[in-house]
Amino acid sequence: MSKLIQPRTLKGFRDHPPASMILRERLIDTAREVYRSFGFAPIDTPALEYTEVLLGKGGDETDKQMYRFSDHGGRDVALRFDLTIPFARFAAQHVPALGTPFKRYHVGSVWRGENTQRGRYREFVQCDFDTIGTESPLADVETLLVIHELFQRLEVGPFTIRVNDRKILTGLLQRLDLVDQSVPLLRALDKLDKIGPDKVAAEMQAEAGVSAAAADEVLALARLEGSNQAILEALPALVEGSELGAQGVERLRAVLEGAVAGGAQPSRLKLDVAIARGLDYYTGIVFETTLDDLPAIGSCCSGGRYDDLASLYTKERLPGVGASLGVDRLLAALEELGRLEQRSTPAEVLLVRFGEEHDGELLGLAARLRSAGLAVEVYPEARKLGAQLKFADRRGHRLAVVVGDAEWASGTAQLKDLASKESLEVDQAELAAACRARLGSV
RNA sequence: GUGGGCGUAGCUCAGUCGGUUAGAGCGCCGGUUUGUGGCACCGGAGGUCGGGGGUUCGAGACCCCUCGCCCACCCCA
Repeated sequence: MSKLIQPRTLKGFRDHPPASMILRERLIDTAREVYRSFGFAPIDTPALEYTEVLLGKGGDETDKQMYRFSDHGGRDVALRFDLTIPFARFAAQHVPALGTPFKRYHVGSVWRGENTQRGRYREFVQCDFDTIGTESPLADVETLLVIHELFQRLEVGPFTIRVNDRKILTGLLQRLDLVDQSVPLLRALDKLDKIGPDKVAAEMQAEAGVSAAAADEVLALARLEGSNQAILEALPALVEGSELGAQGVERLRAVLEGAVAGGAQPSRLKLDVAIARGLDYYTGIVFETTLDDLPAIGSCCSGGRYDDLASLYTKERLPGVGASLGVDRLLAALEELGRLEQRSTPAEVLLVRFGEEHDGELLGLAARLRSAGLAVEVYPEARKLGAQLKFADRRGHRLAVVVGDAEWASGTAQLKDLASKESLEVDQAELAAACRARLGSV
């Protein structure tokens, strides 16, 4: 006898049983509905790309984290580590035919060879949406509205979209003549509410080589407090003399006001000047969305504006703005918060089976329920009724339909509500409507 | 990639200074109840103690390596 292969999965790669997958699909379905309702159109791209297409735009870190290898033809290839870079390539190839502005959404797995942690995996699903070919603030506003609507619809509890504009940071650095050190400075600033201002200042001096006084000036941002409005009023002084900085402040003001006018709850939008974001391609507005009850797990939906994303692939300028929903991280957060109702079957209704005599009629009944829009499973064996009801309950079916000799004779069915234990006798002709009423009332 | 913590039944975990056939609760299967589930009672299945090597008369326990999970750094969804 040959030795068994140990069933196992790679670190950071996970299986998804039904109870998990049903939730994932529901979340993704909601994202699709919201994106589509704003006019974003679906696209897909290959998981595998030429390495040269993926390299270079995200910075050294992402390059290191890429799954990269030679294919059978000796080509240097890699698995995508996000959906934005492949979209830039896609846009360079197809936008001439598609026209701009172009709005797309894209649901797919991405891969990063980094260490795993709670809410961090090596394979995870993102739901991206982006608008390219326009610099209109309306596109920025819409991006915020989509996130707002999405998190509202997902019923994740209280959340906060933290918003900033990179131009403000750049403007400040211009005024202080520190533009050359912007990458390490912003990286340090981004850690503000994690490690505190003292450590940020220390890191700025160590990593960016700036003076204590300069670090303190950058941290003047962090001392801004109060309402979005109050911060907006204080910002111009900090970026004085920088055209870019002034633009950033005005843009941010317009976008925040626009989002509120567009229906976003003001309390959900928080101007946070410490948000910088690591991916080097952001040039304008940036944002991160966290759950108020579990901010530590990190951002579940982030993005921003980039004004030259496709420049590696085309001479045509393609500015854009978009964001990415991290499905796996959001689910990890919701699970930890115990906010998920798990169910292991998509079928609301289970039809009990007593024996083979009435199989034809039983299947016919199931077919009628399905054509009425219900998801129906027929139990395949003739086990004891109690066992079948127990099965239905454990599996998560909400209704059981019991039809035995007596019911077949009278053309009726017994409809059981598994949760309330109530049971009622209905005409088979009325069964679908009765199921609907029952399910709708829950 | 760096540093720390942890891996015992499907799940949550006991397991004393190293000592004989490795335990509990929950879950699962069966029965009490061959057309009425969640409760109760009775019974049952299920463990290479993550894996490999070493120390020892003897290892779940001690040492080394390895794999995995968790936490921090880094970075990010």
